[in-house]
Amino acid sequence: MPLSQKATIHDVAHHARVSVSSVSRALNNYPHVSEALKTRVVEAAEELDYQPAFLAHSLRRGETNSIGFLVGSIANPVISTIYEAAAEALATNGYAVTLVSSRNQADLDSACLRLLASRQVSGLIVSSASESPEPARRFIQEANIPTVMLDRAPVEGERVFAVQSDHASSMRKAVRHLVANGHRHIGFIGGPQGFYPTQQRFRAYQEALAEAQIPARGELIRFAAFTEADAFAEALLLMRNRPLPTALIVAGNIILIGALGALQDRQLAVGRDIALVACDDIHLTQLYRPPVTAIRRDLNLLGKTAARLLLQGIANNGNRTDRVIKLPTQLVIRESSDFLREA
Amino acid sequence: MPLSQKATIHDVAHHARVSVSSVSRALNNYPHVSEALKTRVVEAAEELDYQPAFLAHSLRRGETNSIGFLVGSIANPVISTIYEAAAEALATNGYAVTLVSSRNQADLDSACLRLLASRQVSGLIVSSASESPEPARRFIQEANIPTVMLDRAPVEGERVFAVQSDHASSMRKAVRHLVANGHRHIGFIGGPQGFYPTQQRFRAYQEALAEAQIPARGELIRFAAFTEADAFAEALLLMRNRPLPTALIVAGNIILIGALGALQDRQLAVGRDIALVACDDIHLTQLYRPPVTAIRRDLNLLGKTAARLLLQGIANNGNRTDRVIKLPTQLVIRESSDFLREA
DNA sequence: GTCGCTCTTGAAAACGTTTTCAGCGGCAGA
DNA sequence: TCTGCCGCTGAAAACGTTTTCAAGAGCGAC
Repeated sequence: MPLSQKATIHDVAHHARVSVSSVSRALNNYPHVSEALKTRVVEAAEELDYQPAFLAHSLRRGETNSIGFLVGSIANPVISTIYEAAAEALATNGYAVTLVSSRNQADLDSACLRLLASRQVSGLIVSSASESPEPARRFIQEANIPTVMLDRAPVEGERVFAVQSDHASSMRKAVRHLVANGHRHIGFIGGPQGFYPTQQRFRAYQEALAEAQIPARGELIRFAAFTEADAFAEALLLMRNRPLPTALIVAGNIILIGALGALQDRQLAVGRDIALVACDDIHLTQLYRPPVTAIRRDLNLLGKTAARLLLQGIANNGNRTDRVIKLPTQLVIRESSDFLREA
Repeated sequence: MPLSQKATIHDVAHHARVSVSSVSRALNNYPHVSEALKTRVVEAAEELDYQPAFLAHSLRRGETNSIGFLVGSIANPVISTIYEAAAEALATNGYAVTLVSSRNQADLDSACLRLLASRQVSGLIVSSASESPEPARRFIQEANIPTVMLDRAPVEGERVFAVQSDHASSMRKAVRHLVANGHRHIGFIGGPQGFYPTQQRFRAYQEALAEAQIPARGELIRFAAFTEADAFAEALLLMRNRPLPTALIVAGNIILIGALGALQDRQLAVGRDIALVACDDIHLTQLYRPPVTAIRRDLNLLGKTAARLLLQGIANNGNRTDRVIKLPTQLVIRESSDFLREA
């Protein structure tokens, strides 16, 4: 009997000729409820197609069972893949997730967090990409909401956790790989300088260059905003310098797209004129001709781990085993870089 | 003075020495509130950093100001781009959106809708991709929640709207383009047969073939699930047939990825051995060598329009001007198909 | 002086749950 | 028989708002 108006717990109580409190107890499997009453209530609830009102339930319980997820841009395929994995894990645990995107705008993420907090979310997963993340970080510290920083700098706080990818180790491998193939002029295009993964990758790039005793050429290092157009422009600027770099590392999938466009524009043949290493192993890297060397990571695992950590953080208020988890990455060498530079 | 415990309206009332009802009226800009009282309340609220409790507010108001967004998979870059546009428009109107993905699982979307409805969302945007969408459609009809079907079959219902892309017209153009270049064996790989855009595209494909008086070869038509692996397999199967198709239309970005892999596997040179037309103009189509002819649409507009339609549907309970809006698409011809087939 | 109207404010009801408190009947132990 | 406990149930409080109802004050019109 599907009602047009939703049935409340009072209707069920009336229909089963018991009190509202008994209905609540019966449906929530509380102890001290007689079998007879329970079956009567369950039947009545079924007949009226009773669904507890979420708002009233949450208000009383003080718990929304929903998670706020803040991203820089969900249109980024890496982020959306991670999101899907995390959301699935959260959904199977009874949480719904409200997703908000700061659209990579520097000062918006703090407002987005405030919005999510005002929605009284039970937990937060933060993967925004602000250039200057300080206000957001402060807010997270003060809000006292269980939070997982996803591939971002950890934040001090009782209930704040972090899941990261080990960008550095694969980046060092990538540089060593290029050096071993005879490259000494290795360009680097990153995302914004304040962006955590870019920082990690850039530092590793510098360390590996130093380790190989290759003097860094500052003019071969550029940082782009999160748009293909900007990445394209920065790549063109980078290519103005002489001697030309013989290898290029692009730190991010948007950057890769812009850089590929620029290389095509300059008529530089990837895998022959210039070696290319990307930092996200998206479809493009595998389908491009020649296939592009890339740093791969298990995005599914990343999302699932973030969800698990957050759920733990929500449950065990204090028991913090791992505050920050670092997941492995691996360098997948393909034709774009797998050739010896002619001397 | 940021409190660790959140301030309630009672605290503000006490602090300003007025009643709770006055606080509510003052902060919500109700008429008949004296200036003196108003400023006193505003000051107190500011001092206590008072934020109205979302749950209580919504419970009383009977309005959550949140939108449920159901997708087949947010990892699909087309969907995530549409989502971002829609979510932005909704956010600027004060709505938060909770995103749930049915992960392209046939029977999950109905459950997802039920979940969203139980969260008492103010509106729904539905772009799931079930093979058999009937239960979900019935639910939407009965739920009486303002709903926008996004690039999906319209649903009868007082408060149900639809935004679509005009897949058919560009698909006809694509077939004519191929025919004009001398192709008579044109393969087609779509998504699942129950999937609305695939249906539209397939019908247009058939119509255009008939119009050119080209007999359809059923063995050149295949439908794949929403995975690259399946698209890859279907493409390989398609390529078993003799005579080989000289042109291939792939209806969807996941399909494109699988098909490109299969063509590479078979060592068929796109743009020479075989002409290729894709149905989503993603980065890959532009960066691939040769660039791939594709049907382009304004994803941003699609998302924005869906948001606008939904907001209208929520506001004017009855005034339904346009029930279904169809947005244009355009065929972008690139090297993958822009050559004459040798006779 | 009384009526009626408007402006302003507070008390209390309402939203739909969960949880606390209290009461009742039965039953074991003294 | 009385006391105390336990199992079960209902009444009512509570969650934090918004909205309704009522009432006091001020004031002009009769």
